[in-house]
Amino acid sequence: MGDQLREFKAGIFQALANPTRIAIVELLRDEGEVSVARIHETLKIEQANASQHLAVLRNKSIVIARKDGNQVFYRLRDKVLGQVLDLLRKYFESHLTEASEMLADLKTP
Amino acid sequence: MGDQLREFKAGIFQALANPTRIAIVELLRDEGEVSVARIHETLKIEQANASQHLAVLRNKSIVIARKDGNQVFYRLRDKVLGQVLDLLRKYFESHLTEASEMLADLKTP
DNA sequence: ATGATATATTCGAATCTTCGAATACACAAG
DNA sequence: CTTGTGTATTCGAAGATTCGAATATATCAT
Repeated sequence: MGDQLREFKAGIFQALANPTRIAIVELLRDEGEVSVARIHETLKIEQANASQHLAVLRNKSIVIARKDGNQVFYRLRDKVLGQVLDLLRKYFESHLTEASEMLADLKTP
Repeated sequence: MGDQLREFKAGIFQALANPTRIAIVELLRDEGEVSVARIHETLKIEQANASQHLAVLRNKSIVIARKDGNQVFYRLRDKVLGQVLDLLRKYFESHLTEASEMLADLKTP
């Protein structure tokens, strides 16, 4: 049971382990319900790519789709995930110095 | 700046997107400071594998190492990450029905 | 110094992820 | 039914991750 819970958590983290998907989740957190068109225009990514990322989030039930005629609107299933992102922002800020070093290291390989 | 923050978050999620690493983080959350030996014995993984996973967590500064003679003791750098795991456990429980369906689907490919 | 113990690193194969390109599907308008 | 618009899926290449095996390093004990 602990194992299954860890698999579950790892799956959620995996789904969030991508900057574009984080941007999607943040957009949904901030705007509520958003169409795919708005998502890929706002984030400046290909439509197909947006759909792929949304599929990942959908498969983990992080996100819920609602069809309205032609378009599909997505929303977060649970605001807990928005809270997780907020926690991480605080974490980032409270270790800002080291965090920015980390980022600098990332950018100079 | 929003971009960098998202990269940072994605990096953290990436590091946590693995059941073994989650088990390590939970062990550190529960026991405080733990040697590598205790980690790989408790989790029943190879010593080298434990070191590899610890390296991933170290590179993201999720974990801090302290050398004491022969051995190395690890601890969580910030309890925020324990809190994130707790949030996800609640999330899991509050959607238990669907979550267990998800797991069942995972197991029957 | 030698050997033993604890931890870390490197390597390679298998597997998974990511993106754009192409294509498919669903619905609406005419 | 045809055309257009919005969304989803499939495919393949490039890159990343994962594991165990082998090896390296560091420290302790003799």
